[in-house]
Amino acid sequence: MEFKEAKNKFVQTWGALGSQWGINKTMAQIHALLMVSAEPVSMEDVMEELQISRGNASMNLRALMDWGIVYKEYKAGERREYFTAEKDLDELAVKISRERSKREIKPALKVLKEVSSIEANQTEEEKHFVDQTTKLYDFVLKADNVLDKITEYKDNWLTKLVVKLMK
Amino acid sequence: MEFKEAKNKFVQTWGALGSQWGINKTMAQIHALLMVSAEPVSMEDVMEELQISRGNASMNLRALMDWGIVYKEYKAGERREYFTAEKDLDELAVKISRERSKREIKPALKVLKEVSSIEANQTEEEKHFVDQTTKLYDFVLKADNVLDKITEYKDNWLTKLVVKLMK
DNA sequence: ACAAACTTTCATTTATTATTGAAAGTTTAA
DNA sequence: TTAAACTTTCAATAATAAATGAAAGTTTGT
Repeated sequence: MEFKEAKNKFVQTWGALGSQWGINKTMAQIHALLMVSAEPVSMEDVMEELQISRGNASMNLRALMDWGIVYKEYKAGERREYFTAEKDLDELAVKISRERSKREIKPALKVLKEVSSIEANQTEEEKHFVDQTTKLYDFVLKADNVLDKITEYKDNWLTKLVVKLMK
Repeated sequence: MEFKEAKNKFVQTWGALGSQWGINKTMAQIHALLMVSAEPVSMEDVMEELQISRGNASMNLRALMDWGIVYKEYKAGERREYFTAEKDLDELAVKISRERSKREIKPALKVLKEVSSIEANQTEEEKHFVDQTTKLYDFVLKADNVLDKITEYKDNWLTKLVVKLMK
């Protein structure tokens, strides 16, 4: 396999993976492209390499910056904006996990707390509902806290976690 | 908030969460419904409660069974099939994580290995590509192994993990 | 203040994904 | 073996999500 082919395969695969994880394909592809680019990349470059429209490139680059995993860069004496991806994988994992927690887990927790707090009356049905949603609340809360804890380490948390787990 | 409202809110929220995680809405809603049902639920019940067609119910119940998080049950003397969800949350987490690893992480690893193995020639560009995809491969492999390790505990892995992390 | 160089927005179009429902398939009991 | 009771399949349709591209917006140099 030669370079161009490998690069393309990587971008495609990363894109497909993204859609399975609730991130749109183009956004994931742009991220993949930036990750493996040694040099900052312009919007024109992105459009060219992925064969997408200007609007699409603009919106998805913006979304990536909102996630905090892509940065703008300016080259001296050039008007045009360039982009680079967060390449440190620990940092990347931390940011993604923080963002998903904020966007998805926290709101879900809020609902779980609400619905598990209804006055359970006599019926078995309602008791079971309250019981199950309460357990779910506790579980998700704990999992979210663990994630937070893990990512607090920031540097090499994965390695450190491996070490802890092996002990 | 009264029971019916709470139940509905829970099912809707769980469904929305599902679609953000690459699981389709109906599948997640059915799972939610079964999770909080004290009694086994028939396909008719599912169709009725979620207002969906027979085909849709059938296909998504099948998918949930393929994931190993919903089971068929037979009531003595009845032709009709009933369904229950895995209600143990540790078990649920283990099954979901195993399935996603198998379906998504393993294939991605295969591609990462492939593309990181190209013959990097002279250019900076190609060196950077190989370097970055190799790091990614190592990272994902390690993360996948940690997940595996964690879920081996099976009983209360989350609690045990919390304990380890606090030490 | 102007205009060139560039980016963003958003109504419309296109592509993707999920749902329906009727026909085909299966199982069980008599 | 037949038919009732139920489930599955899948081509057609509907719903949802993403992409386009032209117009509007912004920034910078002169």
